[in-house]
Order: sequence, then C-alpha cells, then structure tokens
Amino acid sequence: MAEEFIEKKEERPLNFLERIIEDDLANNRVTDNIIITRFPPEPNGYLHIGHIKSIWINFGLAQKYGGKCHLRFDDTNPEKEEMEYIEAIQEDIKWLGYDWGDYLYHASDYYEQLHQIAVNLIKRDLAYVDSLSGEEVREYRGTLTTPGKNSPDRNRPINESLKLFEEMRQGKHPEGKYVLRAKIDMASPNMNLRDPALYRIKFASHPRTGDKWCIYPMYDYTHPISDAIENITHSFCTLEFEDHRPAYDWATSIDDIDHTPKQYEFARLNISYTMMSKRRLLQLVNSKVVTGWDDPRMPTISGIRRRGYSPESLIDFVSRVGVAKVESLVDHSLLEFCVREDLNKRAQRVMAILDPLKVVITNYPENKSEYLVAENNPEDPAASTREVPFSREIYIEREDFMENPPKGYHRLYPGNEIRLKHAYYITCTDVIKDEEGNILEVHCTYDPLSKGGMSSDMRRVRGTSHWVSVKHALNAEVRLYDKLFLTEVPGSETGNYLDDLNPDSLTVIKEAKVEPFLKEVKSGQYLQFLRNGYFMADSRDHSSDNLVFNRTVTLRDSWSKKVAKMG
RNA sequence: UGGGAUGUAGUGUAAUGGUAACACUGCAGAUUCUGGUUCUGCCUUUAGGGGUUCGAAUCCCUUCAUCCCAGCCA
Repeated sequence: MAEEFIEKKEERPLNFLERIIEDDLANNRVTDNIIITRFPPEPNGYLHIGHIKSIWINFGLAQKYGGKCHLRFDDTNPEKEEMEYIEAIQEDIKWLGYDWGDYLYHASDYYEQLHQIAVNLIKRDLAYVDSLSGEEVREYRGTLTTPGKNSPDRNRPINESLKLFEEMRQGKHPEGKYVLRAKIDMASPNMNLRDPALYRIKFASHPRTGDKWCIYPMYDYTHPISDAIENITHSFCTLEFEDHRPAYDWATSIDDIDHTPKQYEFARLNISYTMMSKRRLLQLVNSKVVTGWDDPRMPTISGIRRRGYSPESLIDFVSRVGVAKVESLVDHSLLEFCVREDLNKRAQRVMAILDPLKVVITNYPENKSEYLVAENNPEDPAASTREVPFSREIYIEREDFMENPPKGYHRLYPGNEIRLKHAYYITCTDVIKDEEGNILEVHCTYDPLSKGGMSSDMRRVRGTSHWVSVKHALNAEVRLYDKLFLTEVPGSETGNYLDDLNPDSLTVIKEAKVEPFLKEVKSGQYLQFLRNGYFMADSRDHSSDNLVFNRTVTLRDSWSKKVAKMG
C-alpha cells in the first residue's frame, strides 16, 4: 500500500518549480547540491489553507530533493505581530507533519546586521534619509503612468543621512518624521523601484525584541537579505510579489551580500465559498461572526483541525491542486473529496441519531437487552468490532420513516421491511400520532431469525437504517457545519463579503442520541456517524460527561439530491 | 492610458513541434448489511484572428480578456 502510494506520487508530472530545481541541480547551480527553501509567515494572524500550499511547496520540495526548509518569521511590523501567532503557527506546521528541525529563524534575528548594511548603503550613497511626509512621498512617487520626481532630500550629504539615521535609531525623532530610502530610480515604470523605503520609525513594542528598536526594516529590504544570510537557494512566494523581484535582486546584489538567492512566484490558493485574507479573517474573529480563529467554520488550519480534517487529506488536496502561475479558484468540492477519501479509510464507524424518532418493536421482550456485534470500519480489515446494545425501544432518524413515501424511497414505511444495521429486520405495523397528526412513534415487529442483520432465508431488503437503543442512548450535542459563505467568491457581487455570510453555517443539535461507545472517544479520533457524515469530538468543549461533536463533512448523498430534483 | 504576469472541458492541472489527457464536479448504470465505499460508462476543452510548418495548445504577429503594482504592510 505504502509503496503504491509513493509510486503514484512519483508519477505526478513535475510542476514548474520542480523543473527549476531539477534544472539548477543538473547544472550545478546549487552549492553542495543542497537546496534550501524557507517558509516565511508574518506572525500577524493564524495560518490558513492557503498557507498549506506554501508549506507543502517549501517543506515538501526541500524534502523531495534532500534539502532543508527553514521556518522564518517575517516579523518586521511590530504593530501587527503577536507572540500568540508565533506559537500557533508553529503548532499548525507541526500538525501538518513538517519539521524545521534546528532551522527556526526570525527576521528580527538580523536586525543588527540589517542595520549595519543600511549604514553601509548610506555610505555608498545608495540610501538616504528623507524628510518628506507620507503624503508628500506619495505625490513625489508619481502614478502608474507618470514618472515620479526626486525628493529634495535625495542628495542629502552622506554624513547628514548617517547622522539622522543614527538619531532615528536612538529615538530622537517621532514616527513619520524621517524614513530611510534606497536610491534607485524615481522614474522606473516599476513602482517598487521608485526609491523604496528601507526603514521607518515605529515606537511599537516588538513581540521578540521588545523596545530595543524603534526603527524597523521594510519587507523589500529585509526579506531578500534574510534569504541571503540563511543561504536560501530558492525563495518561493506568491504572484503578487512578481513586481518586487527587481527590488529583491537589487537587495541581494548590494556589496555586503555574498550569496544570491533567487525568487520564484506561484499562484496563491483560492477556494470557492471561502476566503484566504488574514485581514478579513481577523475581522470575522473580532466582530464575533465566528467564535475565534479556531472556529470550525474558519479556513484556518486550527479551524479545520478542530472541524476534524486530517493533515494527510489537506496535503493531498494541495498536491492535487498543483502549482502554476494562473490565478485560479479551486472548487471546494475537491477539498471535500480529499477528506472523505482519507476519512473513509480510517474513520471509526459509530451510530448516532441526530433527529430521533422512537420505534417500538412490539414482539421484542419488554425487559430484554442484548449486545450485537458491529464492525468498526468495513474499509479497514485491521479494525475489529465492538458491541452495541439493543432493546425493545430504539431511535431511528426521523427521515428514515415516511407514512406516504415517494417513489424510490426504500426506508421504513407502513408494511415495509428494512434492516437495522448490525441488528434485525423490522417491519412497520403502526404509526402512532397525536391529535394534530404529528408522528409520535412507529411500531414494528422484528424477525428474530435475522439477528446480525441478515435473514435466515437470505431474503433481501432495500433499506438499512442505523439506530440507537433508547434505554442505552447517550445524549450529545452535535454541531453541523456548513459553508461560511453562500457565494463562490464572497463579496464579489455586493463588494462586501459580509453580505454573503451563510446564516445557516452552524446548526446545533442539543439532543442527539448516540451509542454508549461515544463516551470513550476523544478529540483527534476520526469518526463516521453512519449515514450522517464524518465527525470529531470538539477539542474545546467535549468531555465524557458532555459529549460534543463537530461534523467535518457530510457523506456523499445521491438520494437527497435525487429527491431535490424530483421537486 | 505605464509596467509586470496569465489565458487548455464547469473547476484545477498535464501534454515542452507529432493521436489533447488526468483528477474533481455533473449525468447514467452495476455492486453493496451505510442511498456511503467500490466498479463501469458518458458529457464537455486549446480566448479570437492571421502566419510559419508535412504537422501548432506549443513558434511568430496581432487583437481581446483577466490578475497584480501608486503602504512609512507583508
């Protein structure tokens, strides 16, 4: 099995990044033939599914080609960054199964070095301290179609810039007063080259360096130099940084840098009916639309973990999506396919009734109980069996009974015989209703010779229902999750993604009836509630005294689809 | 209207001058102690127009469409 899987993986055609690597390796462009990549999140929020693609690319490619992948926190904007995020990010990467080993870095590790290089830049007349205000900088920058013009400070004497930069560092100037800028080209058609800011003043406390610094380096300056310091060979990032590559190359070509990493860009992952913007996800958290970053409806790694997704299914998903440079929108059904495929192979099967309807088996002895053998997973020969209690009164799903069934319905209805999974055949004899006609309970008779779920004469029944014994049933809270948004691209029509929120993204069932086995399960264990979907005990609220389960994903359901089509 | 990129079934991704394919979705059907799984089949594709070539998704020209860039964010 394992070999087949690996072989299958090997057969996958190479993506363009793999080709670049193989080409570099084949032409001895990589020192010692060891490629070094890096995954560089900014700790300003939780990781989401989109990051899984980047993690898979950076860690996965390093793994595949016998290289290394660094984890580096791009922590250059203390106003947005927090220790909580730094910790959560590490937990999420580990959960996905990747390991950075000893290679944990922070851009802030290089602040001293970065500062020294900046000083040298000034000395070489490649950077200057500018006193233009933010607004003035914008005016001087020009527009997309017109060139910018030089700042009056562009020719500030080197000594003066040196002195001012030092004063900036010492905290002698307020935020916004000065900025260190690279001297490149104010007329460049590429906006990123119109004397980009290198350092700005911020009196914010940094999660790692505290109040040691009050000037912080910008991304375009920090990232390439950090890559160079760490001897990164291949710096993979998303498409929106394509325009920054010239700035990247500018930074890695300055005299103090002796290693030249190369940047390559790939398309970020977009999935229909959700969104990957950290800023918007933060808004959902802050506005309490969801309960937190790990709300099971969130596309965050911590959210989908709590929801019950397996790391394997997520890696499989991103690998199926592939890598290219086309801006794409992957259908969420592929993600659902991947979880189902993985969970089908490993989920423990159990019986749980979400919408109980009582069934009385009138010819079954009043006080009798018995234990019946149930398979734990028909897809896994190694998964053994468990015992499930059965008695005269059971619950089945309300939708498994209809007094007047439509054509094609082969569940329980008056006169019809069905199988109770792992138990007996039963035939509906009576429907008990209240004065208003609501169905209170259903009466059936059972065939004692069909114990275990197959009749002695091998006669066939079309329907099989799951069930839970009334007197043995445990109460459970079940949270049914659905898409957070109703449109493929939230906000694409109205301009406000909040307009597209799905009001029914969460349905809480307080009184689900589940088999006793569920008292023993813990969060992290993959479950299939027979015929209902895949579930996992909630990592925050579940305990053996207070059962709480989250629905990961439904089972595929061709019947209700057919019913819907019939009208 | 400056610059940078990208256009292959509904959605992703292959095919790198030589028969357009794989997965997901959708639709049929078979199997089934989960209307699940599994299996089989079907539908639909090279943005448009020119050119080069025996032969073009691939090379050239051109048109069109989409995305990114005017943070002291990353």
